Amino acid sequence: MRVPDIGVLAGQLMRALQDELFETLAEQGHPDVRPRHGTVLAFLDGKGVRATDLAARSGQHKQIVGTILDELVKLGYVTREPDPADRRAKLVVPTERGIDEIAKARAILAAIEERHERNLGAERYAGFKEILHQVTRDQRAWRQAGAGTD
Amino acid sequence: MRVPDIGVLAGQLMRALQDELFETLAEQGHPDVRPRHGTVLAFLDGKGVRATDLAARSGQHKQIVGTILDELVKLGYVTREPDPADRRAKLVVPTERGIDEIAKARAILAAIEERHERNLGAERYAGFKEILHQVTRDQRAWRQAGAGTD
DNA sequence: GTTGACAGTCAATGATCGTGACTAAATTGC
DNA sequence: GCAATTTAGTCACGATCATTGACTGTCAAC
Repeated sequence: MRVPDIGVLAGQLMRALQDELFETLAEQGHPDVRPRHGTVLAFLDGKGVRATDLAARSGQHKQIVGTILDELVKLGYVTREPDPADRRAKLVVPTERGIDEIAKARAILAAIEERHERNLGAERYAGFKEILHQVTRDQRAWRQAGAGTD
Repeated sequence: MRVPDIGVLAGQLMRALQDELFETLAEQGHPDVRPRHGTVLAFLDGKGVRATDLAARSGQHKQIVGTILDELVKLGYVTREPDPADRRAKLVVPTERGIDEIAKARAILAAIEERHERNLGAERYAGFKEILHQVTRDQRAWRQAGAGTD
């Protein structure tokens, strides 16, 4: 078969990573988190983050983040605390369970990356990840760069 | 912000590539093809391919491929011809319009990759893509490799 | 205190994916 | 030939995910 293009590769890779992450997470006591939850949980910290920040960081619409947070609250992963600095806003704070999930998810991802490091050599993998980061940044900049030409 | 993990990067990259590809495609006369159509169109050839083959190659379930083909037929991108070798099967053959779409999509992707080549240097980009291919293959092999450990 | 901007929510729709059951044709074995 | 099994494709259903527009309450600037 012809070598797949970068888009197909990125899609297949993401899908395969998701499969391993959420299946392993389920085995480790978090069977009810789904991929979309991860896009929000990944950006939490102990101090609390505003929902709008989460939307901006994850690149999702704030409506989606809202429903994701509803589910996470229901599942006991986060709570919504009032923001003392702004009565409109609410701070999203992870619970014990949420903190556990975040830690486990990071550990699983780290283990996956370690596996690829072993397969490729630490140096090659580090170089790969750096370029992946850069290509992603460049590609995401496309819209700002040349999209006005419509 | 912390360096994103490989999963977040893969997802962001895929999404950004998709945005550019389908927006450009829309400008070039194909406003009604959506990402899921691409996963099937990418695997067509002039001689005709059976739907089951498309499902296997694209990694999608045959039911999904079926509905995608329904849409593509309706949009005038492919036709279903009877397979002379097997009366159960139907060969999916691209129309003129389908061939045009495939060519344009490949050209757009090639242009994107060329842009990244220019940014990174041809050699680094080639190395990157090769490793991306390998990592994707390894990651997709995870299920077969160690999934029985449940 | 009125105006405009922002945080978050409600509501509705469309797009996408996954599973099980089904029909028809090919293949195998007798 | 003819029954049993496999394979190609479809039908039907439900779950998940993303996009859009409108709305309430609060902040900030004047």
